[in-house]
Amino acid sequence: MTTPRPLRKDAQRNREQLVRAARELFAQHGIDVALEEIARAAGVSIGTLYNRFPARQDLVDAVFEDRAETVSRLAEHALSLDDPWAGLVHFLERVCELQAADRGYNDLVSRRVPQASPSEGYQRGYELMSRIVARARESGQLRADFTLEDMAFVTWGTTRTVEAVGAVRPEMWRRHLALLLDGMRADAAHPLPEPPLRPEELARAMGQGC
Amino acid sequence: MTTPRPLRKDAQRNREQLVRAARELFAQHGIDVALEEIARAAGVSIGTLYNRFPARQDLVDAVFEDRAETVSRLAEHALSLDDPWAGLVHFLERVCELQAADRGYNDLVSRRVPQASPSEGYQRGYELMSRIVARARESGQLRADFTLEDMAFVTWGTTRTVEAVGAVRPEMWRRHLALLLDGMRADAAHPLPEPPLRPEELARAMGQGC
DNA sequence: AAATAAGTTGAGGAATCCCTCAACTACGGC
DNA sequence: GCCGTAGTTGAGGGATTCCTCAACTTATTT
Repeated sequence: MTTPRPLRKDAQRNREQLVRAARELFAQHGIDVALEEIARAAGVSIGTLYNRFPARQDLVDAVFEDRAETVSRLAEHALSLDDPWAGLVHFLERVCELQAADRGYNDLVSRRVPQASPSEGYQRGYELMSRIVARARESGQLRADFTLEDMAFVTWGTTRTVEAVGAVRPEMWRRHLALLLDGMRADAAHPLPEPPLRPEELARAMGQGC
Repeated sequence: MTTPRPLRKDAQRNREQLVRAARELFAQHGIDVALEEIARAAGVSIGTLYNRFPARQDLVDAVFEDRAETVSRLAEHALSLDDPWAGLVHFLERVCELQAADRGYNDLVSRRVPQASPSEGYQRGYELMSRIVARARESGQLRADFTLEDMAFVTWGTTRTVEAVGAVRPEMWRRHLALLLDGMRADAAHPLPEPPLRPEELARAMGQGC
């Protein structure tokens, strides 16, 4: 473990400005904004940005640092609900709301996993999601052949819907989600044609990027 | 109507080579391949490409010229099946197969409508799709609140799944589609939270691109 | 086979974006 | 207040892609 010496006061402030600017521009224009634009919006030179965040991913990580925890909190709340199905639905709606409100987060989720190395935060999030799914399945409300990895379908689908018609109908993803949810109910289940994604396959696919 | 003078023989051959090369590169690397790369693959200079296809969209149109007709044929076949639900399912599976097999087509469908002006081919395709949906709805198999515009959810969803895990599990979209189909069945229907997209909204959203 | 029009070529200008680095500035310990 | 060092700056080199155009080549017509 190396000691992370504290930043100088001005450097600290610049860092905060950069993250703030990046958060706003990511949310507005997606995760591929030009870095120079972010530096400009932060009132700082491009050199400073590179000084603080050597790779683009470092900046992305900083901007979405708290998201893993947010998702974990949502998951915990979902688990606190009495009805397992209601918990699952509630969780998915909340996560999709996050994506719909932030184009950058939308890009992030649909393209690659934030940290390639399974950070604690995400580890924990996955564990909680796993419980949400298992609980809904065991209650007999979620179809028996639905796995944690199938949750990605929800994310991928609504994500694209937000991209496509978010400008004209920001809430349209709710309709898409509702259709999917109806297909996830146990009493709607017809045999699925393809085995579920194995965890390592999902990780590989997301690690590779789109 | 202006008379479209025929191309010189060599120009005609070059044009064909360009379309051939573009088709292959689009399918392999998506619709954003560098034009110079296409010219190189066609054994032709970049100037010739621009001579023949002044805008990128012109080349895209040429490559996917026949797709509208292909889709119409699929739709007709679907309508020729006795069971309306089977027709709908068969149609969606076939269209998704096209998308899964061709990254360029995938991009095209998920990003914008090929010709902004409603060409005859697409007009016809939409009309047939409309019949497929109506027929399945009236037979009582497709849920009553499902509209033609909702078909876009299928396309958007499976499209993203192909992008995300196509490399590692090329057929995974079938699972995604099957889940959606289970949600589209009349007996799975729970009230949907958002009114369907109006035709003009869909057109606007797709015309604008992503 | 000459003339003419049609078509081709590819270097290069313009626009972006990425990233570096040598010179400069200012914070903070003394 | 001085000074060492952490931090900042922004011009500029490198890539990539788009697109143009004046010089050149080739098909076609007569």
